Amino acid sequence: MDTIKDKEQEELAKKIIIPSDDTPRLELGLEDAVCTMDVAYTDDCAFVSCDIMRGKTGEWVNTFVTIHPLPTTPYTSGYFAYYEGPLLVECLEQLALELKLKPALVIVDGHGIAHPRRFGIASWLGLKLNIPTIGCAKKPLIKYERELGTQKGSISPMLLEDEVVGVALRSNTGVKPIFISPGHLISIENTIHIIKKYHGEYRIFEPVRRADQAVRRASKGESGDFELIT
DNA sequence: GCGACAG
DNA sequence: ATCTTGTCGC
Repeated sequence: MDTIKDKEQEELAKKIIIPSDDTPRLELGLEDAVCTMDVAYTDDCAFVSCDIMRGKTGEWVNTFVTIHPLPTTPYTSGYFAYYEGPLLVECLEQLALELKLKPALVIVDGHGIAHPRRFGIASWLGLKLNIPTIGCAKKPLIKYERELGTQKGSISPMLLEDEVVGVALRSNTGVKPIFISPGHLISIENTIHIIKKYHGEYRIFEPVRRADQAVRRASKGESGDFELIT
């Protein structure tokens, strides 16, 4: 527990904007980049990946990987953004500078508002950069309705004070669910729609799998379907 | 008190 | 997150 950071998260959470489900969905054109990010760590540095796909079609464009110093703040559950958030920002700033990349939407490996203080790393990043973000995690941080349908596509709400802040999604028949929630500037409905649309055939959201494999291989000095930015 | 705890 | 081989199943 960290009362100082708790207060900060609670204050910043007030600035988060989550449109209601009946508002129009995010319009993603052919030129709009949907970025999915992940990080891998070695003993002396961090590798950050930014997988890019065309918003309209979901077609994979490229996956970039940048290298950074290790975080100075230790990882603590509930305060993940303080640890990994700055790395995501550094990577995006570098790609903006060198590739003129401007994400229309960023999806991160972690939570959005489905967080004890409604301020997971996706919300932190969205507020910091003022862009729509979504959190896509493998484990829940708050309670959710356990009676989840066993079929692919089934969802059950993640609640916080009787309010739906995200959903547990059975991303494939017979597998454990994944947990998705909006981070900033996107509705719950739109979040579910986008994740389902681009999900793929495995438990883990396909773009996250690509981003994960890219940083994993890059951190081992291996090559793959990614471009290392130095 | 004990265990669990995004990545 | 990371340290790590083979093995069971679709």
